[in-house]
Amino acid sequence: MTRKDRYHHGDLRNALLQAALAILEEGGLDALSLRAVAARAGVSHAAPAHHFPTLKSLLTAVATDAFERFAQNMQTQRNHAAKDPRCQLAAAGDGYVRFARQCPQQFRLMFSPSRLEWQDPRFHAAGRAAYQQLVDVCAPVAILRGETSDSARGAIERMVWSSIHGYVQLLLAGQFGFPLDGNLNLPPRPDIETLLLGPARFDP
Amino acid sequence: MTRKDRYHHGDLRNALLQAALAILEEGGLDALSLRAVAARAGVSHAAPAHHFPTLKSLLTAVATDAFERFAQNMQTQRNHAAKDPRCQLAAAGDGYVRFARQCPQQFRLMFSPSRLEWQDPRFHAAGRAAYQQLVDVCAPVAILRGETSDSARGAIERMVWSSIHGYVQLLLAGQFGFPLDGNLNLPPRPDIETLLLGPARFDP
DNA sequence: CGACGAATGTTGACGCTGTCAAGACAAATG
DNA sequence: CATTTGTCTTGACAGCGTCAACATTCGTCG
Repeated sequence: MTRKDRYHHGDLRNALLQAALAILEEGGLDALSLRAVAARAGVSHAAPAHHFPTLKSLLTAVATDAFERFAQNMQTQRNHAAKDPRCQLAAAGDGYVRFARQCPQQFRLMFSPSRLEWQDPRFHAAGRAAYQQLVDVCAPVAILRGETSDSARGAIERMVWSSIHGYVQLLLAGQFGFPLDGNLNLPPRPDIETLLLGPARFDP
Repeated sequence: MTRKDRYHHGDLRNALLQAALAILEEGGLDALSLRAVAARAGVSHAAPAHHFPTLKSLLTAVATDAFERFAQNMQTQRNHAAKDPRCQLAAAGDGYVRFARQCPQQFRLMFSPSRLEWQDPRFHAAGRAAYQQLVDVCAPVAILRGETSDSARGAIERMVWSSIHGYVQLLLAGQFGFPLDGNLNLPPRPDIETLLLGPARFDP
């Protein structure tokens, strides 16, 4: 951006991540190649090697960023919701689905283990942070259900995460019928909060 | 296999599918290239073109076969289970998870829309047939729950499919912690049957 | 039976990819 | 100012999917 006429870019690493994000949203995962990213950033095809030794490492960095915005999305959604366990659970689920629908390509990348270095500590940490969102909203639910053991809490977390994540995966895979773009006629996400906590009460 | 010294292979199409399956199980999705499949089948790199115009079409054929065995797996599991709605639902879920754990690479391929021609009619039909397994086991569940409307049935189907599919996806993505190979310490699948039908009764 | 068209397999080429090695240039350090 | 270090470029390599041209075999029909 600034100082673009210089031999040294100055902030190539960020420029590459930004270019990768743009290509990802425009052309999907398959269009995301090292050379394409380098070209978009205005550098030669081997320039990224100094910042990302391999394509996987670049994609992992993109996915890490995405995971952080993903968790932030759920947190924001929860902040705007009522504080009772049911609404918090619903808000986290809505945030989950919201991000996946707004940034489907990023979401796909985040859960494409074959393209990522899933052992990367920063990626792992970002994923754990997102998972923590689900842990946080599940804990009060477990208490409401009177299930206080660790295994019972884990079972609830897996149920919530699996149902929401599975819904999104099937949605993005086109299993509920396309179109992905238009919002028309897509089935709602599983109502896991009602299944776990019963029908909503209007007068608590 | 037979008549291997002939210029014409005789059954190259099946040989290619078989080779692709072997490579898939050995080296994963990334190792699955047209040239590798051709080499494994003992033909030149361009020979597959006459049977599969593109790599995607070959992968789609592999995925179609896998979907058929997948549905068959669920059906077999159901046949060996009691006929009541609860056991049938559990059996279908177990078959779903079983196949994914026995053939994780095939399962991954089956739900990798970017690598498949998801519009292929035979692939689409195989997917629908597998989905039909879930529809079949969900219908009695909906009746037991007293939810007879189409939308309520659809919601139950989505809940069941999403929770099981999400669990498997997270499992294969390593989100529950590796190892994938060993059976050790992997959390059980979501107990969707208890959530939908309540605790199992030992004396019905 | 023989010939010919269609099906099937081979060879070679093209542009694309990720990755490595060697060199050019700029910036920081002494 | 000289040197070292980091950054970027250029060039090369093998592997990939795909296409075109050619070779061989099969099936069928005259």
